[in-house]
Amino acid sequence: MAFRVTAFDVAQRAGVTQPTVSRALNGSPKVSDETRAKVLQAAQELGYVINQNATRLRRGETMTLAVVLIGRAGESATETNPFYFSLLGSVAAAAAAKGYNLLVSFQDSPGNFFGQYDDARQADGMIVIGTTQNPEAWAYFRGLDHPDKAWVCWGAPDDDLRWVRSENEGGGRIAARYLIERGRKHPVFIGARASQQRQFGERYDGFAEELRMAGLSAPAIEVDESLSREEQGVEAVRTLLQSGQPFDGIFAACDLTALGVLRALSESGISVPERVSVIGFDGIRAGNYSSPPLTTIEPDFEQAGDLLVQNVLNRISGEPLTHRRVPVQLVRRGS
Amino acid sequence: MAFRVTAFDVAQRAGVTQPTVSRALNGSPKVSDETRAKVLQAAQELGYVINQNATRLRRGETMTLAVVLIGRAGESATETNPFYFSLLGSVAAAAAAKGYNLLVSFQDSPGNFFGQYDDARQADGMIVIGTTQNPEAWAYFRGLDHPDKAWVCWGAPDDDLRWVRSENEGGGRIAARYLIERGRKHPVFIGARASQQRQFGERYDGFAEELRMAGLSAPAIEVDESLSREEQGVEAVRTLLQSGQPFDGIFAACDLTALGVLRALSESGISVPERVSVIGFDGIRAGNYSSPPLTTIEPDFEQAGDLLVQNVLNRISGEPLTHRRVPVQLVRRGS
DNA sequence: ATCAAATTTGCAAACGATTGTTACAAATTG
DNA sequence: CAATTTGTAACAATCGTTTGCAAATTTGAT
Repeated sequence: MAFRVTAFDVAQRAGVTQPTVSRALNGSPKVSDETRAKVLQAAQELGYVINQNATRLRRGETMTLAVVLIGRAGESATETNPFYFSLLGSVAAAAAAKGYNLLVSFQDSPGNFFGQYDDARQADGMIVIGTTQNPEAWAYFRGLDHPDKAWVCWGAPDDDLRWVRSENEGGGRIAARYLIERGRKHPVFIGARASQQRQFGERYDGFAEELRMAGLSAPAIEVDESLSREEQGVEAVRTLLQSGQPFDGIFAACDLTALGVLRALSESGISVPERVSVIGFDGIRAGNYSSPPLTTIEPDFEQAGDLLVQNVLNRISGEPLTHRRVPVQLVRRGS
Repeated sequence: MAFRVTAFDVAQRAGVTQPTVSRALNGSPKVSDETRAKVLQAAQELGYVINQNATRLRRGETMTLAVVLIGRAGESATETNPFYFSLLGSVAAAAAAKGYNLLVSFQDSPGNFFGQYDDARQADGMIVIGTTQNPEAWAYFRGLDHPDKAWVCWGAPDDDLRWVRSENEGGGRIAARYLIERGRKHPVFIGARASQQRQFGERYDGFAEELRMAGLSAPAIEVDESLSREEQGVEAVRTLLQSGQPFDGIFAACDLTALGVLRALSESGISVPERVSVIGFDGIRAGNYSSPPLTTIEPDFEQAGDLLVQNVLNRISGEPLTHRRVPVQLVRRGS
């Protein structure tokens, strides 16, 4: 281990005491400019770097946020829906902007996250990114609604958790208008609307409402939650075709499902967008590369990161949660 | 702040001294079973959770690894090549298996990473995942070859850094055999082979060597590194078509480029895989959803994470680097 | 019963910072 | 010029652990 310079060493060289070094470096007003200059120079000369662990121990805060990605059971980190990685990237940017470090962890079951991060003083707060609808995973957090616990989540199945979400209902409306605008008369929703996935339900609600206003009905194909998102899309198209039900537009609850839909349609010889229009939700990168490229509703990732971080910081300081809806936008591509 | 239980509180309740609590909980052999049981129970009853910061301060180690994703300049975190997210996920899994925490950061310029993480005792070592070929970003690490500095990187443009990489040459050979096996007579390589991207060069070398053994030549289309990976593919196909050069197989240096190739071919009315076979490298998820789905060479992500973590841990303990090549595998899809 | 060798436990000193209180000098006031 | 205020830096305590060393206890052999 390399020789380590402490504040004490700096103090010696500057001819002051160690606490004065601390004050000088932290910009305390009760240290003269002259002394501060001496300290700064000594620190510079010795290559002093503060030991964050000492600061953290003393201050009782870590300037670190933990991000936990709760995957679907049995899903490896590499199989995670890429949407969540985009979210992670945004959170990282937002946290960095506020001077916070980010501790990340992938988990497929809840476990004692707080014991590990919050209680152990490894993080001041936690952002839970839930890619699962497994109620057990969330039950843990539901039991953790202690006012002192600073956490916020994305993807919670229920309203009684501290969530940040997309403007799902508005997104659903946009999707409906997109299909209407393209002259579709038989739009269908595909997704686990009635499942634990609260966000999907919201998307459907906005979608159905807007269609209703245009005098159209909004049938939904329920899917098996045990399948992967993509397979859900493939499966739903199969169901749709077998039912003989007419359809010329599809709004998929998420992009992965939409990609499955695209593939299934292609394999059934149904051309997109000629015979059927397809629109997804999430704005994942893979949507750029499908054939045809996937039209989708994309949340503002930057704001998503900001809101997640801002809200958890609010929890830490005891302030109420701020706005929690992330605006979405139509991304017109080829489907 | 909630009331916090310390080892001292546990000691009081168990009727022993605090250091004994520490010993009992850390599994020291010099504590009787009876005492240990008492301590364990008291800790349980009080809901004791150790304060990691105190441990870290005292021990001088953090049990934390920092992962820095160096993006292409101006690239936001959400625009990062998804391959690196898969890598991140694998690293997270490997680190967790070894009991290490992961501190992640996205950066688009080198900056003083070590001052921030290593020197400040926030991490014991660092894994640099470089998505950029910008020599300046890497120059920083080249200047940091101090024996005490524990870091390892993925994606380094040069051999003189502490890298872990895919078996690129072997992958290139596999790609060549794939095209040969499909009867292709005019295979072409597309990618920034001669640029700073060392890995691409290795892929080409293996590819060219294998083709040579089959009596075929291996022309390469150089691309403009300032373009996005996907645009590089689009651009290269354009160049290829304009040149009038015959081609019936394409090996793209990475999947994103391959997806660009696929799109460009599709837009030019050239059918894949009928007229041209395309194979990529990386195994990104988006390749599943392209049309046709992209055949590719996929590194073993799990091993990639393991090797990165293992090697940086070796650096920490002063041991030499272990094996640093990640095996790859052909993933046959539809292109 | 006696004593040396093992076991266990306690004591006290770190680890490297932050921060409330105190002490001193210089500056201000009457 | 004495009395009071202000600015600056020192002192000392503290955050919650780990760990070397000494002390106390138990064990086992004589």
